[in-house]
Amino acid sequence: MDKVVDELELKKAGLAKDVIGEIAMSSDPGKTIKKWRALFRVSQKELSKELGVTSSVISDYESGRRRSPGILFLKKYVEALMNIEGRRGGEVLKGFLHMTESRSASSAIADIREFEKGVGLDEFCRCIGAQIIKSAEHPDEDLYGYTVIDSVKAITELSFSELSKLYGVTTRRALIFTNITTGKGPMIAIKVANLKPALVILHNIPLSEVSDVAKNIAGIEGIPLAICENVTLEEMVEQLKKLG
Amino acid sequence: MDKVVDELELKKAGLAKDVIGEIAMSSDPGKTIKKWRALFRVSQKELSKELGVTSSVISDYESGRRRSPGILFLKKYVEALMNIEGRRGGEVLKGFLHMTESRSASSAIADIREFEKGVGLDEFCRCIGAQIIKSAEHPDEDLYGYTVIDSVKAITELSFSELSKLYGVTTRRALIFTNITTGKGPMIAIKVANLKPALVILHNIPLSEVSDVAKNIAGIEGIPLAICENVTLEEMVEQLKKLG
DNA sequence: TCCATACTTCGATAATCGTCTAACGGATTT
DNA sequence: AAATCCGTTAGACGATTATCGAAGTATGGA
Repeated sequence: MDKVVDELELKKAGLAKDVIGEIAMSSDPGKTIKKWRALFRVSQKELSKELGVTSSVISDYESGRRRSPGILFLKKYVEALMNIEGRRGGEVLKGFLHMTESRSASSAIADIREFEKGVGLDEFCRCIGAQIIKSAEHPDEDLYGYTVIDSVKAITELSFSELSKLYGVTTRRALIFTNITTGKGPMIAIKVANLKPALVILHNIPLSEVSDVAKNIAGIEGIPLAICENVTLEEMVEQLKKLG
Repeated sequence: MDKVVDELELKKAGLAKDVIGEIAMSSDPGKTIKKWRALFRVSQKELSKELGVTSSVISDYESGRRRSPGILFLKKYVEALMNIEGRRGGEVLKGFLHMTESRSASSAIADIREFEKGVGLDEFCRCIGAQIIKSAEHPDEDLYGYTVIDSVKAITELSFSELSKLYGVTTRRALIFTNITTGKGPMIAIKVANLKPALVILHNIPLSEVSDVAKNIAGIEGIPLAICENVTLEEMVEQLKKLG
């Protein structure tokens, strides 16, 4: 139950991101603000009541008299639209959220997240108890996200061009491969797809089993490599939530 | 050549949307602003020079002393980051833009766009010379975008769940089907996928050829239906650019 | 015509922004 | 150690902008 609510909230936040981004980059932000209010079929008065401001505030933003609404206002604005419409049955909201279903990652991606602030490479490894076996060229550069990949599913399900989905927003991230035997496959995939992650972690493999080919690729490409033993996938994902 | 530049600018604008949306919805906008500057490896000083403000302005936003940056500032902020880094070779920028390649629509979608403001149903039809053959329940409600679909490719390439990709941001849009014979296929697809577009246009088909099944589905589902004759796909796409 | 609803305009006041100045902490140099 | 540089942060002040509230227009019923 909790999880369903969380997913819904995540989707709503995702929609809000898109809306605010569109407003910000619009050539006429006021018109775009108005557009979204109209799409949710909410009146200025109803909205202003929900926001705790006068309706003239809404009007001023929509007319362009106030040219640069702050992000705190916009956040409240979009959330108020979704809340009002949601209370009335949420038909419009459902229409938007329905689309995001198909956006969900391929099942080969077990987890993917962006950090709000940079996380040090050492801090990242410490968090999940990973041990670095091939160190970085620039150990001081921060990470800004991670992707956990089931390497078997990735091979069977992802097309070559789809490999770039492993990169979320930024390439300065850790790629964590699970369900591996020697780590050779994932490192070859990284090489042929010309990916340059900031860190590669091989999950649940003893040091003695790590393929020499994997180590060599890491060395040549200058990609730091680490292994993470004696931690289940679930535990690791849980730990990673604490970062960033 | 022009087209390449346009596509690049579109991608950059898309990235800017994502960045601004992430900043706006972040629990700590200052940290997120800082994160993006760090990702582009630009100093406060360099950035402030590009923006024509003092570096303390940047500092204030990042520290959170100024809690709600306006969209005009954020737009300039993100564009400045991309410009500075782009001038230095744009390695980071290329990394981000590379990912957006795979986001491009399936080849079944010939064109897709969102309007910045609502467009009346009649205005839309007039723009491309379409003739309404099944009128709307609510003719006064505006459209907020359109999708042009090659119906043959849609059937061969799109999976059932992917049909929702036809809907861009909003469902209050026109779906324009090209490469059709009677319009029966597209309307059945709409019915089984439970889509409710605000308008369906059948491209390049005479009224006498329109299938009765198509008309009936439109009637039962309450979807306005129109046909668009004697206009090439290219001309239509060109005309549609003038809207919204 | 009157009334209700939805939205717009605009002046007075409160809040925020942008600049300048000064200071801080960490590196590097002397 | 002291001096210096660099990127960043904090205080104070005038300039700008946001908010409210009241009065206005526009539209569409009873």
